[in-house]
Amino acid sequence: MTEDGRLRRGERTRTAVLDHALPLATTTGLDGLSLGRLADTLGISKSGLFAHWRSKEALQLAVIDHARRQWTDEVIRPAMAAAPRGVRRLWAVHDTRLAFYEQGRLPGGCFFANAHFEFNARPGPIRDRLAAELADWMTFLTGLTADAITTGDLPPATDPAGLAYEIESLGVCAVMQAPVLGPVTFQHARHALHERLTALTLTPTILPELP
Amino acid sequence: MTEDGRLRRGERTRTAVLDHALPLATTTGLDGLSLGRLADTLGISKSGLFAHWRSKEALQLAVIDHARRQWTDEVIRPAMAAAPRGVRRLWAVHDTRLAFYEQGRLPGGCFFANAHFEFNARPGPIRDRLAAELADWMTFLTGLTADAITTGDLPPATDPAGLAYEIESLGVCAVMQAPVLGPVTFQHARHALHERLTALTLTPTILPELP
DNA sequence: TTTATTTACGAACGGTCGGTCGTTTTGTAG
DNA sequence: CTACAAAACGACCGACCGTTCGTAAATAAA
Repeated sequence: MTEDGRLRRGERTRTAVLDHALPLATTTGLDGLSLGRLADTLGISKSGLFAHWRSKEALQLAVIDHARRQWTDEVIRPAMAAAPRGVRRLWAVHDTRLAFYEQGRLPGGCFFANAHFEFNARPGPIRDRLAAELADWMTFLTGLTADAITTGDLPPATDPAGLAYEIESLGVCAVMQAPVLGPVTFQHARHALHERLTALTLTPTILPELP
Repeated sequence: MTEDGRLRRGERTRTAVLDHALPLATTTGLDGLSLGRLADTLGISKSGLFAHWRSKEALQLAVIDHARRQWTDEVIRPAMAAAPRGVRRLWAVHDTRLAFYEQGRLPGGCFFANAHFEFNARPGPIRDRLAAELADWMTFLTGLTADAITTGDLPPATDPAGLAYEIESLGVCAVMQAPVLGPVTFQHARHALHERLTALTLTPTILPELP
């Protein structure tokens, strides 16, 4: 019996399954994810997956949680560590996010963006979960912006939710266009926010130079 | 024999088929489009579709062309008619685009955005066609921005491709978030570009007041 | 009216999908 | 070694997919 109760052979713990499922779901779509192919990739039988997740939908929800965890570990945490507060922290989040996709950390682009567009017109538990994730993310960005106002980096008249929307839109568009138009989209996304923040900033905040 | 060669019964011309296929493809995904369901919607048999399009892929490509035509008629042309040149034309394109989705002209959001995210990781003819459409669209937006520099509305130092990217990103993010976060996303998208353009504009260009 | 041709249809094909079940294998305890 | 329970598997199910084909109906030509 392994520490998580069921899976025994080799390295096939629950998290190992999700580690293999996430890139698959990112490339083929969260709904296009085939349990047969996933089982083949893991070298186990398809019915084994049903022993641990009762249905495909339950596994899909678990994949969402897994993606959220990876996003927290590889993007949010490093960005928060890069800058303590204010506008520089806003920039760090934007830049770390772009770097995550620029270096092709996940094949197929952004898991959350893909899943959002896939389920935007399909009500159900998955859509609800994705909606909650998006709301959380926008609240997080808005909070960062509000903090940059508190520190005096941004003018008090700044609309936190509005600026958060701008940051999000630049990032989303970059991961959408990059596979088609190439790395120049990342340059656009970086340059646009850099220009916007330096124009807004009240204090002489030093943002890193852009190449 | 009807004017377009094959389909005869009722209103089932080629364009009628595509008229029904476009909203279906927008909600279920361009690849998730089921020829069986489409045939049922039209009241014809599934095999009839294969008499006019040799394969599903050919029909999908036709749907892309149809969406492009509708986009041209319902967004680009009205926007171009609303303002002759310069920054006001830029604003007209952005605003007309948002209005198109705000009033739910197509269920399921933006056909092109959905299809892009769906095929970003799937090389093939459909991906190539979508890529060409996106490149055309960005070239179009860049041209509008360059014209606004020519008219003297924008400073000569403005990067046309960069500003085009900003406009596009605001629009894409709006159609992505609207089904989840509601109409407030359209307000954000409008307010952000309004603020950006008025800040950039050299001439006293009168953009419409925002509510 | 008879003939020839086009057009739509129903049935069926092979394939993949999510999901279920009985059996065999594996690990552990006595 | 034996006995027992957990766990992994192969086979199978019904549904849906895109696609093909033989045939019947509708049209046009004679």
